[in-house]
Amino acid sequence: MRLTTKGRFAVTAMVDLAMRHGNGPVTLADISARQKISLSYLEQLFGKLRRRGLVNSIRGPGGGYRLARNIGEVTMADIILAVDEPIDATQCAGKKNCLELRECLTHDLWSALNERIFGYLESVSLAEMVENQRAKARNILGRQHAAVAVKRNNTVTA
Amino acid sequence: MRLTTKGRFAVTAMVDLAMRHGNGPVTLADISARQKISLSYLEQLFGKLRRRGLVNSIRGPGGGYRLARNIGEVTMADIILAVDEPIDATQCAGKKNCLELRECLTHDLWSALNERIFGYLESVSLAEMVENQRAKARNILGRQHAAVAVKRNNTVTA
DNA sequence: CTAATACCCGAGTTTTATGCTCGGCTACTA
DNA sequence: TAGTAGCCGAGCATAAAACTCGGGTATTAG
Repeated sequence: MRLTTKGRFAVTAMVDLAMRHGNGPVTLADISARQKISLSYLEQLFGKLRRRGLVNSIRGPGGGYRLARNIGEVTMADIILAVDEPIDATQCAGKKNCLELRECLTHDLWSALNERIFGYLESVSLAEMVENQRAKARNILGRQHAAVAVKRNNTVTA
Repeated sequence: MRLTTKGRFAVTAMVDLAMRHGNGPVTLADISARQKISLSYLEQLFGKLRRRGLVNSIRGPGGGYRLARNIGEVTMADIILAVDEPIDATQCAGKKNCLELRECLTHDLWSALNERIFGYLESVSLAEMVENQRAKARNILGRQHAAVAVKRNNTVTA
């Protein structure tokens, strides 16, 4: 499990897509504008997401991307694995050139950690991300109704 | 929480040190030889570990490094935080320039993941690493007594 | 049928930072 | 007083990550 900004971007884009699920195809240009991610970079990412069967593409005018599965059936792990090649963090992964037994001094630790990370990312679906996001939006909207004073507080603490 | 080979090296070196705890100071040259980590690189790492109070240094001939605390009181998180600067994986960490509310589309996910990772690394102490290592060594030694056939199996699967 | 849209793709380029070296210094002990 | 071993900052090199570019190709609207 590798954790890079590539994976983060992919997740962000997929959540954006998921929030518009059911309203016809979404263009990368739109996602690019909303999430401030370079269009060509998005194209790269979505190429992989498509090849992994996470999204469908519709070409031509009025085209764009659509989720290939139900939002409850796509996990964060799916997305990250799709864009950030396999690679596991143990470095001596199954290779015999761990020096004698020594290299594996820490092997168990990293593979256990790996499992933890993967397990967590696998436990979160797009549906939850969308719901979480909607809840947040409601919250902020509520606060705006309640008091204008909030505007002064720019710092994001959540 | 950042996870790089720097952190891995630091952990490896600290486990090496912990396994010799109580036999006087250990030189970096020794650790370098055993763990195949460049001496100067180790010096850098141990500089940080010392400043964070994880090890004590003794200069001059017969000198070296010693654990500053009990092996049960040093966690993997301590070590990694010592060498891999603070930085948390959320990228928009407390900064207000998350675009509107959008940037935080994924903020919660990463900070939750961060906590998971940290929590795990904090739950593993040097003592456990040493014990795990000793157990493994016993295991392999046992197998060697039992059958020579093991020698043919170079692949490390554990 | 033509033009515009939007996906498709591989080959670059830029940037970053990790991992590591080098050189010289300081404290200590034998 | 010499040799050991830690101390430190500056600098380098390689690699990978992030991103760009310039071409395509399918599709649809007019």
